[in-house]
Amino acid sequence: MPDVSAPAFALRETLASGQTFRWKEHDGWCYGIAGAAALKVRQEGDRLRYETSDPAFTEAHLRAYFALDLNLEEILDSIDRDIQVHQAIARYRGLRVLRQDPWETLASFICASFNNITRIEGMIERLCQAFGDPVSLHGFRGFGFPTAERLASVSERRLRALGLGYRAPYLRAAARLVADRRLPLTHLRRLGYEDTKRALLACDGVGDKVADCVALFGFEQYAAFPVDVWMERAMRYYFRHRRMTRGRLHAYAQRHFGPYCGYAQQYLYHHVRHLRPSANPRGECVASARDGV
DNA sequence: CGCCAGGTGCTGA
DNA sequence: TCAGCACATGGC
Repeated sequence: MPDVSAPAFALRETLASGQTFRWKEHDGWCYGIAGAAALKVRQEGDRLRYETSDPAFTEAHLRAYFALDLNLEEILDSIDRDIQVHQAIARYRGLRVLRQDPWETLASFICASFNNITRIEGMIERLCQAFGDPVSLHGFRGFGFPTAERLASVSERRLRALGLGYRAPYLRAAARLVADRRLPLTHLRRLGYEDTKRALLACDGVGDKVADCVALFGFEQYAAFPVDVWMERAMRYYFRHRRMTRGRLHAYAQRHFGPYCGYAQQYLYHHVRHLRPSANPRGECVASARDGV
């Protein structure tokens, strides 16, 4: 079974940090699908052991998907600007921002708006079962993510039947934009953050937050800083008595954390979602002094 | 049951 | 520019 070097990587935190919705854990292994390749991955110390159903999926692809080529220590040093993010880094060091397929990321985060993660996972799973190509690896059976061309040909009614609700027409319209190249995702790879985001905003149902998620998780745009309700809670730490709008939080974060603020966002998001739920139903008590560092 | 969820688009000041 | 509102659905 092949393995790759992955020093100080946090596989399970990475896959459970809300940036990807299709990985499952079973018997100590993580099962997922990247492109047409079913993957079975597990971390053993500083190595990542894996198997794949697709011979064309190489070690280089695995390293790219998990962004193992990026110098994480340098990135974390650059965003380690205050006690709150310092604590998040201390707890979840090794969490990385994945490099996911742009179309899958766009479609997934259109589904993610005003929604909860459990239901997002269900919606995407049903989409893949209905319109994706089957893949299997040993006992694991799954489906590739449906292409834009395939989803462009599906009726809104069918998407609603999968539980997508009012997002159904948004997804269908985005699939059409991508399928007939009015939104050329391949071309966007060569653009910077602002241009990438502007292009994504052309999709109905894609606003600032979703565009930032797609730029960050699908286009390696680490200057993106998605602000959802959880990030509003985390950002209260910096805006104690100031009026907050998502636009202000976004601008502040870019100044405060710099060009890798997207990484800061991912650590803070994961962190605030794991604060003591009983004592802290809305995750409001962030970085209190006695939490230690 | 009510509240909430990785928000967005539209409307009216 | 910004607040207020509707929007589908299901987990908890």
